[in-house]
Amino acid sequence: MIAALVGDPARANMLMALMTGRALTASELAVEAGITPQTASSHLSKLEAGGLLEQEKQGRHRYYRLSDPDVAGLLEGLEGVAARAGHMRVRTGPKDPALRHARICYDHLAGDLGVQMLDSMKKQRLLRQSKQAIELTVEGKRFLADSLQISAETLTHPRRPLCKACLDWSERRHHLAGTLGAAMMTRFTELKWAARDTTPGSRVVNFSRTGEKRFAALFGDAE
Amino acid sequence: MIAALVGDPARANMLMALMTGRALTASELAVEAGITPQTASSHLSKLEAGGLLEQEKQGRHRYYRLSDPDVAGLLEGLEGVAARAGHMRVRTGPKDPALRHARICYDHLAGDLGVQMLDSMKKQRLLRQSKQAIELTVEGKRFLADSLQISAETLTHPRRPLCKACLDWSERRHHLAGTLGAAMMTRFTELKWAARDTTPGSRVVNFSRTGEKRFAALFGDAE
DNA sequence: TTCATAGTTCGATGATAACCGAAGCATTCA
DNA sequence: TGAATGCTTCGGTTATCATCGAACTATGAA
Repeated sequence: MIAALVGDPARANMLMALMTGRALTASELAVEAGITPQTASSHLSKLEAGGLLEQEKQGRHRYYRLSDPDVAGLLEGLEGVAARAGHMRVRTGPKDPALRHARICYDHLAGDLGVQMLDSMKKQRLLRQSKQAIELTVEGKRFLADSLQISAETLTHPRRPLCKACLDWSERRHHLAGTLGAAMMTRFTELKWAARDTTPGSRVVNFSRTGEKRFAALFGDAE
Repeated sequence: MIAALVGDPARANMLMALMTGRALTASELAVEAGITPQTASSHLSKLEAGGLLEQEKQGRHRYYRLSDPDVAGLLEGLEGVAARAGHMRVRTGPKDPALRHARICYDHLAGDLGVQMLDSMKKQRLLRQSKQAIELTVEGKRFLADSLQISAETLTHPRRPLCKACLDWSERRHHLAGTLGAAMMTRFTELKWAARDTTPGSRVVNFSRTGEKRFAALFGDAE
């Protein structure tokens, strides 16, 4: 059973350490999980047999990575439900500072900057949040058109909402999802403000010097 | 830890029984899981404490249901990964015939009819599938415009693919997801061919008499 | 070769938790 | 009332499995 594999705390810690998308060696993972190499070895072979991990031998090292983006999605979903139920994990979120700062969550911006963006947009009255639902204000529409050349009208989708609050893995607060969240992220990359990290499987988003400046001008906390 | 809750076989069986969206009593769930009522009671309180289930008292019965559509989504995702890794579950898919026949998977059609539709569309060369990816052919575009008044051009989305193969929970074969899958499902409801079941939380899709006939005319296996 | 490092396998131990029988509440019906 | 049903709580038993020490294999370096 897959869920049972993820259920063990030691294994869960290993999987979380791999959520960065990077591959880690068996001993690194043992340290992450706080267990001896023997125990780690046993866990890793189980996870591999379960299809959650794949292995790459290199010299005397064995690198493990999540076998599939779907697995990462599953883990993030699991975290989401856990957080909502008040079951905060002991180790909350990624340690990699780059990943905490800005990363992709499905197709929109997450991490420190993602949370900051939603906060700022609410403060500027571009968005209005009531409980779960978020709606775009008239000022918000104008802002998007003027500052980012995004026309809100083109973002309607039969099922997917325009705006949605998505619980941030590292920050434990909401960031902006929905078609608008996705559209803004694509705009940032088009404008060359930001780019997804090139290492395959990585979810890190790197902002350029000027990109971060422009972003801060729009969504900086000193508003 | 949430995953550990789902990891236990007895609890997993209960959760799967609740995937229909209907609420079941504690003793019904005990039978589903093949355990005594005492044990079931213990499991159920754990699941409730974990936020996966919610309870409704009614007379001397206690009805349990999945607390959230997200939970159902999580379970379906878990099943998907398990199936891909060759870890077929003992109890595969729903027993409810209506649910096997046609249901909602996120926002598109799943179940017997969903699988049948994708098969037929490939047979008619409306879609071409190579491994994971599915693409719409020229004939496919014409077909959608002529028969369902769907313009493929309007369905482009920055991140979400037009067509995507989604592993069917009950059938263990692919059905059509992506923006096209979603658009077709909305069209079916608009045309009053089908409607989601009215009981809250249910994922069953009911086809009308004429709806099923029209559907079969387009995607029937006798082609 | 020899030594060191990375990782695995084996065996024993210990803790967790699933399980059920028995008894106890609570609700409904007669 | 009392009896029946649905469900929970309690206690004790049992099995599973995570854990680690020790010994073993494999790769790389001296």
